Amino acid sequence: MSVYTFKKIEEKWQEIWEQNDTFKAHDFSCKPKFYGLVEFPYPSGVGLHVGHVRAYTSLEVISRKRRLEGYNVLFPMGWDAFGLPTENYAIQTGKHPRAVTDENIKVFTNQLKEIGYSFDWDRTVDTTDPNYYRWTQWIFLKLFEKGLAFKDKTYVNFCNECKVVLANEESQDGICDRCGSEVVQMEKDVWFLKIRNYADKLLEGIDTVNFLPRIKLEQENWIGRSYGAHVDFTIEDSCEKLSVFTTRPDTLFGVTFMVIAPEHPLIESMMSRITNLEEIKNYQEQAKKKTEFERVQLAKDKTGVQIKGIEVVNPLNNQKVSLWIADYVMMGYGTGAIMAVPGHDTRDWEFAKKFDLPIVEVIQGGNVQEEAYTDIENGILVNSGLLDGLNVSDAKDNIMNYIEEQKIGMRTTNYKMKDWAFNRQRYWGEPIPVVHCEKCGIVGVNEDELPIKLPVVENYKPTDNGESPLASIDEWVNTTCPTCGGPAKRETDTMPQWAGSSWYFLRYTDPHNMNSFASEEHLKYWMQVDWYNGGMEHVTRHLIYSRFWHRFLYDLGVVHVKEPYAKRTAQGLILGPDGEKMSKSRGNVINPRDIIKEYGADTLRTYIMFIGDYEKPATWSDNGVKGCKRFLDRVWKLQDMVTEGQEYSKDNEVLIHKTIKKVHEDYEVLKFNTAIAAMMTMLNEFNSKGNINKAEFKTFILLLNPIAPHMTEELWTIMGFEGMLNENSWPVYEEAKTIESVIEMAVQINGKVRSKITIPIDCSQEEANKIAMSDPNIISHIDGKTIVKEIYVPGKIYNIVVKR
RNA sequence: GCCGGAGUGGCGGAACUGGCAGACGCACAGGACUUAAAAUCCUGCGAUCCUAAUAGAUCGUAUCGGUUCGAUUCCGAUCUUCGGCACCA
Repeated sequence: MSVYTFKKIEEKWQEIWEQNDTFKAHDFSCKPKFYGLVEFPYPSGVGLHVGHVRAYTSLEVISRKRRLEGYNVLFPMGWDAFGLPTENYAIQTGKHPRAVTDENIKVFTNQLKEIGYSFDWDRTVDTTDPNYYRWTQWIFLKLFEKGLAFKDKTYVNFCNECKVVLANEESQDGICDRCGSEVVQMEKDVWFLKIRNYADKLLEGIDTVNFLPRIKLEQENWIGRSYGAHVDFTIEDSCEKLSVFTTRPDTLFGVTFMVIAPEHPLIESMMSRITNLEEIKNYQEQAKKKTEFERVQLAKDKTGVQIKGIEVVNPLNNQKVSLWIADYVMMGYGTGAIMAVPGHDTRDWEFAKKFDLPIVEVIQGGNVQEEAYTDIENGILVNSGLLDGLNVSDAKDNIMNYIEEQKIGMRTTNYKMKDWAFNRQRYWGEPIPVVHCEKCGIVGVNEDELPIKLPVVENYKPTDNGESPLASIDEWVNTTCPTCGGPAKRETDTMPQWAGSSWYFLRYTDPHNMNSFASEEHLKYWMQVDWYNGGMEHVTRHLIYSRFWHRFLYDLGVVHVKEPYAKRTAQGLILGPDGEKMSKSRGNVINPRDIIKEYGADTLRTYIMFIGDYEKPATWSDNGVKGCKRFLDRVWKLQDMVTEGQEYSKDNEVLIHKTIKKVHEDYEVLKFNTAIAAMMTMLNEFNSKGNINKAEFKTFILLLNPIAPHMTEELWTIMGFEGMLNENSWPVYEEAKTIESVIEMAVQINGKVRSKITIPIDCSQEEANKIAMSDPNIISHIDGKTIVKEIYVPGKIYNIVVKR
């Protein structure tokens, strides 16, 4: 009896696979292609964690299965290596970020290889490689040429700790996503990408692909499209207009005041007419000082100030209403101004109550003095002139036609999603490839100048004023304008971390191309990504950003499909043994290396796939790992029981076909836990029957191979099966042979199981009845009662309904 | 507040399309092997009642109610919990 020496076996097969190029993807092979993609990691100093293993093993299993099924598989890996942690670490230790990155990549590579992943290592990409970021910059230039990249002065979220401007989605709750410190508002000239221009395309695209429903939903909510109207209110004694966005134009007759955001330009332009300017300025100051967190989270209590000296006219009924400034209206959404309908909007209602403003009912159904009546289904319009008597949806339609006829407004679509703040004021990122010329303004560099390389410098510490450290490197900054040849300065902002990851999946198709980001032939052969797996946390950022870039490239005509990913799934988090999120400070981090050392990579892989529902969070259990090791030990021992046999034995036939079916189907829907359970059941059956032949064992190890590849390859060799396991094909089942010919059926009396009978699968009701009626327990339950009804579902249940 | 998901043994979790709830694993208990322990193997393992034991009975999938011959599964209400969004006009 041989011993399962996992370490030796794993090293042996990893070497064989590498030497044989076993997992190389073949461009233009005539086999059907499968492109499986997992999110490339940020190679941090702490190395791989078990979360990575869960994220990668799913498509690893699918990829290995696909190869056995005869596919030409592209399953690549790479490094999303620009970013702050590396840079911060470099600053701390005095090492160059390049050196730190290279070291980390080495560590990650070794760790991933130790697990035995079947990546094609010849296609690795590194976002910090100039040959890679050259094309990141190229795509940026295209965006810039098409007017989709622009620089604008706005208030931005600035993190004092990281010294960077944060995108909206990186500073939720007013807290820096990266370091957890508070975010302050700073006025800065920053780069934006007009992702809003793609909002509709991103929404439409999502219906053409197979994303998990919750992923789809989150993206839809994030984009937040809403249909409504712009309505122009006039300002009394002025030719200026105050434009508002509303989704409820049907309530126009209920407007009793107007509110603008503290930053609204109207204050500036109407300054001379405002009689309480000082009060307004004070309020603006206060609003500015508030962090986003205070403004949104704490101050649910409405504040505001009336702008005296200005009145606004409702274009529908010519009524004059007061104008207010309040921070519950955001400059960043719609027009930064609203028409307040306190009768039918909760926020406006609260504001009206607080400042004692009139509340008018225009939709019947509630009591607007008590609370805002926001129902849009049953209400009937009142006090609304031409709309009286209509229901809400008819009223909406009517009034929108009316305001468009009268040219006082128009139908409009609005989005919650903001343009993408696309910049970092740090060293370790892709330089934005434009120059600032006094004569020509902002000019993109010539394509043949790419890549604009990061200068090799000693000092790349961030500055406090939000300027990039690149700004102080004169010899790098000073250049000439590509248009006029005059003196110009380079842009010193770098790109955010999300840039490189927005197109990496395209580079994998043709990673060494020096003439384009990937050749047309390669793209046509490999794209779309057939299956993309990654974390839920990337749904509203990476996933949206990369879809945006890809769609842009499609519009440019350089990629041929609209959507990059045909299918997207997501794994659940792995929690520490204490049920809490793993973190250094909690000391509950499980290092995959330790598991590999003690139990082997195959056990690690098996356990992580067995731990629970793939899409839900799972708590780590050391005992669970041991259980999986035991399972593999028992599989290993099975070899001693194997007898000759070219075909499945009659005894095991149904079991095998049933298990093939179960495993085959469960792998495809990421139900690895039940697939493994089915294999455990099969193993238990073999053991209790005490017999398994070669044909059966062959099938068994083929099924297990995607999960535990090293051990199964070794067993294949030991058994003397032909060639190597990876050169063989996936087992098939026959549907007819997955069904037992004799089954045990429950017999119920009034829906309660009273007995079980053993009958042939195609047993008729009469025969079943005969057998059931000879059962003493059934007889005793029927005794003295009349049978009212009998339900017989062949193969499932036999229920007898009785009455006294 | 809004939008989604989830509540099943001591634990992780299974259960087709409404058809035997608890597969599989862990933990635990008993036994075998051992000088002993570990490892391994075998047996048991939702609760309560009844029985010498077998057999059997009642309850049981967050709570309450409904539909049905039959409900973890469908419907209504409630509670808890996790995730996302959040003064989005």
